[in-house]
Amino acid sequence: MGKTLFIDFSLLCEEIGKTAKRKEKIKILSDFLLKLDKEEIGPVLTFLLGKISAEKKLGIREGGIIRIIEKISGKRFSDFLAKTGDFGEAVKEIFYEINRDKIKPALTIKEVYEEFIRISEIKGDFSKEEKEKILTDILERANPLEAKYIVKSIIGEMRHGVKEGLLIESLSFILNIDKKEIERSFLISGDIKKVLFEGLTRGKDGIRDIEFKIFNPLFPMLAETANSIEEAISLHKGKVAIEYKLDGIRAQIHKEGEKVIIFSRNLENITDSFPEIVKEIKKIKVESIVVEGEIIGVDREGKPLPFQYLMRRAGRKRDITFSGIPVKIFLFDILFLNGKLLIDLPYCERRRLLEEIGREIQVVEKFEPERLEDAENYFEKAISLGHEGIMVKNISSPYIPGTRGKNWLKIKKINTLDLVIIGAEWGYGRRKNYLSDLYLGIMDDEKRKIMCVGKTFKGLSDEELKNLTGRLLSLKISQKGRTIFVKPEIVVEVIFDEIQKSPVYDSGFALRFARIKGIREDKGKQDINTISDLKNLYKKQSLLKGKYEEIQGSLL
DNA sequence: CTTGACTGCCC
DNA sequence: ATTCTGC
DNA sequence: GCAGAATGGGCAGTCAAG
Repeated sequence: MGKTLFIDFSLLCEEIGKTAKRKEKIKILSDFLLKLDKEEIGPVLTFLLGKISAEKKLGIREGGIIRIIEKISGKRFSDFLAKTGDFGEAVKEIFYEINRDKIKPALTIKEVYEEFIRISEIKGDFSKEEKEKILTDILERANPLEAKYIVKSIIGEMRHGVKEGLLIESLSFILNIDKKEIERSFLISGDIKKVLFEGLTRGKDGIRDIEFKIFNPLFPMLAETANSIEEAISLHKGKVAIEYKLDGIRAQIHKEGEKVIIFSRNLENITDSFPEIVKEIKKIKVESIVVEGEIIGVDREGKPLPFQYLMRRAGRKRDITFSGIPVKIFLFDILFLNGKLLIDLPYCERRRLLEEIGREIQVVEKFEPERLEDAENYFEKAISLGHEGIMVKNISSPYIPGTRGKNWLKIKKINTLDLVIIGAEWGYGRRKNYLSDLYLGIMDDEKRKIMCVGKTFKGLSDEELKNLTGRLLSLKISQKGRTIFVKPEIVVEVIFDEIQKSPVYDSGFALRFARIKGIREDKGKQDINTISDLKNLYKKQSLLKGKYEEIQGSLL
């Protein structure tokens, strides 16, 4: 079996994308899912969620696809991308222009999926050429609509409003069981394909049989941002525990016997990058355990290194331990112990268990404030020690995997600067008709020149961006591809978390998580902040953090 | 051997 | 990662 | 309030081309 055509999948996506109503999407999706053969469920979900690249590393994305499409068609891809504002839609239009609508759709889901697996397995010299050859062959057999969704599945830009949440609701509709039950299976297994497969092939029992298994990661619990410490504490009537928010890599660590696996926030296996942490975890003398913590870089004195430097260590395959960036882990939760899942226990009890097993390994400090003032002092202490901020946790909260909620609140130190817009890029998808991504400039007070400190698309509403587009176009000086450069006149107040050294921007710096707080109509470019302001802030920030330079010497 | 484009993955 | 938007 | 969409900086690795 396995005869579902790729064109039917493409038509499904088109139909789902047409409506914004969840109920309608669910109805359409459910009908389609019910018609699939067993072996098609996995591949269809992979395509539907646009997760091919995440699941099988293809090594082809936007760049390779543009090359292929241009070779097949002889057209300039950027022209069509500018017109449509959507990568897949651009491919579709190009395929119409070269009369690919004459092709009778015959590709099957199974076949396309198998070709993708082949692509993912090619490595080494000439691999790019070979990978692109296979994808070219598939696209040569595709009609415009098929090509659109083949490409969209690869780059993961589906834009049809279907993610895991909608799949869960669809399955709940099909099986007529509570959405919560399916959601739990998903969060505990971390595997949406498995949930849908079990549900569609075995029904309710299939869902209920899904249990947590060690070495299958579950989704990490997430925190919301609180506006103030006061708000965070009063929300839980003072019954909170505070921890430092360390700026590193979130790690979920599974151990059974001598076997240890470290998973990242996105459930990637990152064990090989951190051998010394594996060693640490092995010291815990229990049969089986799952703990969670933050891996940070530290200097000789144990001060936390800026995140940028930790990243020189993470993801590294060679010289892992000789890279000069020692790392440490600080645990903050325990999810599983000796065969028992602990996520339904309240925070305070999990914390107690963690401290018991954590005698030989570092656990992040916990502080229970009696008054607001204590909490505020603790926040200041966190910042002065070079941390990102604090986490305020409800002491009676269970661990709810994969969910962002108020049981965990994060508070970070933020900064603002007045900057000027010096350029902008046309948006994609829902923002295709206006300039969306803004280039931010700062005054170089020595050279009397404006330099770039990065880009942002966040903070303004779509409506405000729409209004801004006209103004920016009237200030246009030049253009390069999808980017325009403008006379520096519009001043914006920009919030950001941290200043980073930048290898790309001409100011030499970039703002981490920059977002616009508002347009300062009352200010002109003569009022914006200067590079000296920025350098002073950077210096202040660096004083609190660990020193990387010293260590670098011993490395090279 | 070096450089640059691209990809994948941290935040 | 953060922010905005439609349901 | 939730799920989804739009898009940031920057690191190492891989491969192709010079």
